[in-house]
Amino acid sequence: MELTDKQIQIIETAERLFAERGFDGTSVRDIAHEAGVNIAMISYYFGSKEKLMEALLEWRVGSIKIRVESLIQDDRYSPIEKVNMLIDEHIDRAMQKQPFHKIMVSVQVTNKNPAILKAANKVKLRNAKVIAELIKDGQKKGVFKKKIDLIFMLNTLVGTVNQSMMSLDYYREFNGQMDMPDEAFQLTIKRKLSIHIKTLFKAILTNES
Amino acid sequence: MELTDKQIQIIETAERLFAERGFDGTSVRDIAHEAGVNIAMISYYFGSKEKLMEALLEWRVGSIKIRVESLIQDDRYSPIEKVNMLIDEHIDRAMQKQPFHKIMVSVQVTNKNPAILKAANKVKLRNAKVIAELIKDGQKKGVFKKKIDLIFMLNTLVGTVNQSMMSLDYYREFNGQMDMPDEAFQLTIKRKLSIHIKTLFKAILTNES
Amino acid sequence: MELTDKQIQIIETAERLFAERGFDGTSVRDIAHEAGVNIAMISYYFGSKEKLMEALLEWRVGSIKIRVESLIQDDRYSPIEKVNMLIDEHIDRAMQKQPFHKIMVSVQVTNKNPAILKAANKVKLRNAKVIAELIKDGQKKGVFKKKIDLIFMLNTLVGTVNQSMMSLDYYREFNGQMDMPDEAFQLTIKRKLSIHIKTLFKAILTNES
Amino acid sequence: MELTDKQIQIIETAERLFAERGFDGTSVRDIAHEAGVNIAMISYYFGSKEKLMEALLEWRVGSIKIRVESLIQDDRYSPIEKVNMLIDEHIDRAMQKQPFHKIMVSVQVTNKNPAILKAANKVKLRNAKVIAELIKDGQKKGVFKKKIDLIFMLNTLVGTVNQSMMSLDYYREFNGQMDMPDEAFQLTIKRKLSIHIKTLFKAILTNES
DNA sequence: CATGAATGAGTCTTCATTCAT
DNA sequence: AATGAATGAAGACTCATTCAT
Repeated sequence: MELTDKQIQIIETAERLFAERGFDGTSVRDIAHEAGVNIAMISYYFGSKEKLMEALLEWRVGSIKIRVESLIQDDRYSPIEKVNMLIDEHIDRAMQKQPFHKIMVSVQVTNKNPAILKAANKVKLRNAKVIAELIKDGQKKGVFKKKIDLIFMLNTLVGTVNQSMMSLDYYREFNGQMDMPDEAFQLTIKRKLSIHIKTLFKAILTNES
Repeated sequence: MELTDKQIQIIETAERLFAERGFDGTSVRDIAHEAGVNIAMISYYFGSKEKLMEALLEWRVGSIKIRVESLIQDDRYSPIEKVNMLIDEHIDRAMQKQPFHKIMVSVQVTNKNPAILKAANKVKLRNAKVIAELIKDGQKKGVFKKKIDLIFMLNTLVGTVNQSMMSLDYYREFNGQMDMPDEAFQLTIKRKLSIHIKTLFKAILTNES
Repeated sequence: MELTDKQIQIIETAERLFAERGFDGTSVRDIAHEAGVNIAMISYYFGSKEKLMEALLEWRVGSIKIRVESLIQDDRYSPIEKVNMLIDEHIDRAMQKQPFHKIMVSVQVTNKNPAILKAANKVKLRNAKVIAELIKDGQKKGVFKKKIDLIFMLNTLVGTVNQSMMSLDYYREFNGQMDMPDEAFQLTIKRKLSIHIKTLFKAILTNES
Repeated sequence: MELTDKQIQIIETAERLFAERGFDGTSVRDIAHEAGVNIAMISYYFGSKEKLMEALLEWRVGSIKIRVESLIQDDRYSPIEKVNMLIDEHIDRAMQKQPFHKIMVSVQVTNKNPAILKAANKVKLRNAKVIAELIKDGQKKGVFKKKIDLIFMLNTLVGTVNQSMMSLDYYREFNGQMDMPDEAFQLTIKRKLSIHIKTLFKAILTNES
């Protein structure tokens, strides 16, 4: 599906507002107003508010899949290196596209719309399958444990990152870093998160005791 | 704040519906109807829909704090045992009160209402401080690492549990356990989650290499 | 179903406007405005615009059925007298409740809403059955023909009256009676229509050649 | 006014939809979509939705007038034969062009648009005048009654046919002819209607007692 | 000549809240 | 103390029409 500039403009505005206020908390009036377009354009372009949400998911998701798969298939890295890259990749993406990831959380917690939930699950399933391959490869090479619960592992990755992302302000306040510039703070967080999660994954994946 | 039976009835209905459909996706009409009370009662008792949400948070949170603090202060257990008990306590609570925890996620992801977000943060802060004591105690006794990022650790606990809770159906489908009875499935999940997170915490907290 | 004064007020306004402008040509805004009530009241009282239409039909129809049946069962009149009374009864009703009868025509010509059409047909069917009894009685007594197509007969009654009602202005203009007072004109029409249709029915029902 | 193929295509689609759903119940979008033309074409070709309706009336009416007048002026038939032919002609036309006749009923019942109503009345007036000549001729020849109300007579013709046309399904159900093929059913109806109305007209027009 | 894009006004309905009782 | 009736505001969406291309 090809998207015009105006459609992308609408989608990006919707993404921000859906993340900030939730789907039901955002009116098409608000979206249209902030995107600088006529209210009728949302229905005109996307059919409905729900279809707009679906278009938004598809648009963001479409760009993700290619990067993950190509990263996995690269033969220059060891399984453990690949896992680490995956972690960094996910953290980067989550921090950079915070609104989108917040929406993904919303979609899952409020499983009101089956179509949207299904779309979200499809993405998760595809990613899970790709990573399952990576795990198997590591197990075959003897560097990973034999018993690994893939879903829990991914839940820890996604859950920890999401939880951290959702409580950035809280973290700042708790550590007294209210004065640190945004960019510097985000860099710090990303670095710390990376180390933290890699430590966790090492414990889950490898036999080191 | 004293709550009458009817007020609790309303709050419990609201909790379920807010979790299922989100705050904005739930109408006062729905709550009143499902709680079997008059529509005007919500405003009459709580002032407004938002105030009802605040009352709901306060009500659930009030019962939590006592249990956590008393558990920590118990001298019969070692720091590592206490941490493990804390993990199980949290998993149990999250699985048992899923609606409430879903609401907590919603509140954090959609930081629309400052008053509500503030209330949620207060709880987190109090818990964090109590657990910080526990960590310090473990460090003093030499069983815990010196460098521990408390918030990330809690983010992993809360995030992993939430993410797992929000994707129970997905997990079921992925593992082909659609036919397992609900109760048995929940027990399995809780047990697996417990082992998983304890493994993670051991890696974060202790020096075992 | 009991109707409050305000509900009747709304229904009567709706009846007039639906007759004047058609169902789709009438907005709930218009109805509410002309009835002097809040816009939301239509949905509040009747659920929707369509339900309002159904309520309107039921309300008007409810008062009709009793009169027709009791008239038929009266033993003091001969079949031919009863038929004549039925004709006058119908003409009177149609002229007095013109808006309602116009709506009935609209409903039948634009069979968009199955529920409403069904309701209208139910009325017609019930009337047809009652009159069928009357015809049979006349045939048994030897005053009516043996071969009578009930539906066509009723179509002539209803169709002629409706067509006349719908073109009152045209009739006036054609006969140069633009200056006659409304009331006098209506009386003239009713009298002429009565003679006209009774002549028709005599030809259909009786053997007089 | 010359009409291109595309314009006729639009008009015919509009005719069908106006008949099925009413004028206000039909959107320009629907017409354009079902006619397979661009949405903007209706405004482009006809100026507006109302103008399209006027064009539709003019288009259909134009083809009618010639046939009626020529039939009347034919000297080979007696007045009574001419009346009978007129009845059959009208029945045929009504059954064949049901959509158009339904629209004519709609226009008259919902006299919202004066321009359209006026156009419809012009046709009726012209027909009435032609038939008035026929009646006078019959009266001069002594085969028709002296006192005949032309308008009521025409109202019976048009009203009976319209009412029958609008309730074809009801008639079918009432007489248990749901399984009869459409074409056969229409033929039966036309034949019965013809006999029915000719009986009526004989009673109105001639002295046979 | 024809049309895709765009729009302001309008549609019906639902919302949370208030108020008289 | 409790509630049924009522409402203004806002909800998402569709409308007929216009205009630049």
